[in-house]
Amino acid sequence: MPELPEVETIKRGLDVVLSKKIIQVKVLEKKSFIGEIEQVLNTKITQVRRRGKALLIDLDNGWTMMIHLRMTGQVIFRLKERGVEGSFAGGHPTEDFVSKMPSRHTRVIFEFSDGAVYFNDQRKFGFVKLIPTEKVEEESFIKRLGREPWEMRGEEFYEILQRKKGSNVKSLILDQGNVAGVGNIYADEALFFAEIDPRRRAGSLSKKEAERLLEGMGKVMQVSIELGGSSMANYVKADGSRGDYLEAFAKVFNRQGRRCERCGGEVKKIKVSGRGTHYCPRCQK
DNA sequence: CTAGGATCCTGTCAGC
DNA sequence: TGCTGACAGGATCCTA
Repeated sequence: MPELPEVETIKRGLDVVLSKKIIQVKVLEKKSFIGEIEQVLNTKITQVRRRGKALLIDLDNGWTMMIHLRMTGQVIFRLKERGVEGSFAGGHPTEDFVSKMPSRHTRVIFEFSDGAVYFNDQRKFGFVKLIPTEKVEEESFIKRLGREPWEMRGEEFYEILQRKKGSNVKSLILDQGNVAGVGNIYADEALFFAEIDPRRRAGSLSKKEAERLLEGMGKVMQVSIELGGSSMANYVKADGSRGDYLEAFAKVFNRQGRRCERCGGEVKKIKVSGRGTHYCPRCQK
């Protein structure tokens, strides 16, 4: 369920592994690791990048590890001897953020002399995939990625809406080939920001509405990045309780039955193209 | 080409 | 207490 802000938060958190040498790789679930262990073993991490929801970890031997978290992926870094202290975790928010590693959801482990990175994934939809660094742009998912909202002009987004005028606007912004990084939460939040009904045909949006929606996608994800996405940093609250990051962040997502902060109407939950969709029928037209 | 639905997998929760 | 079905912050493949 991690979206762009979660992946960006992981990217930033992984600064701690730059120039560390991977001295051991353990693949606990075969389908979670596409490549050969030898392509990673005894290499140093030179750079961590992000493209949409894909994390790219460059190694000093010409290979790049692409990590896609899909629905339930997590990246957890632990320093040896220090346990949860001095650690870092991002992705799908669960108790694994703070529990003993490896857990039953751990699929791949990368060990350093002083710690380890755990790739966890409850549902096994995510993966770690090895790609030659110079061929990253040719990888199928990366290749078809659209621009991130803040890299796109309003006119360009409006053209996409016109080109795919038959689809509903929510599915359109969820398609990574149109806009990179938006997932189910930020789609609902951006549509709320722009006061647009998620079921609207893409072709029915005015230029003004297109611009507002583009602005909304950028804003909600930017704010989330500033808050650290859903990561360990905001998972455990000061009093030890488990905080739901969405409680503080979301205006509509998971708020069905509650009052709309903008107009006082009731937030509803419906299905749009098979995805749970939250919106305020009173102010999203 | 588009749009919509099924599918991969595990876990949790509501309802009976 | 089971059991069952629905659903889950994603993307791809298949069908019409």
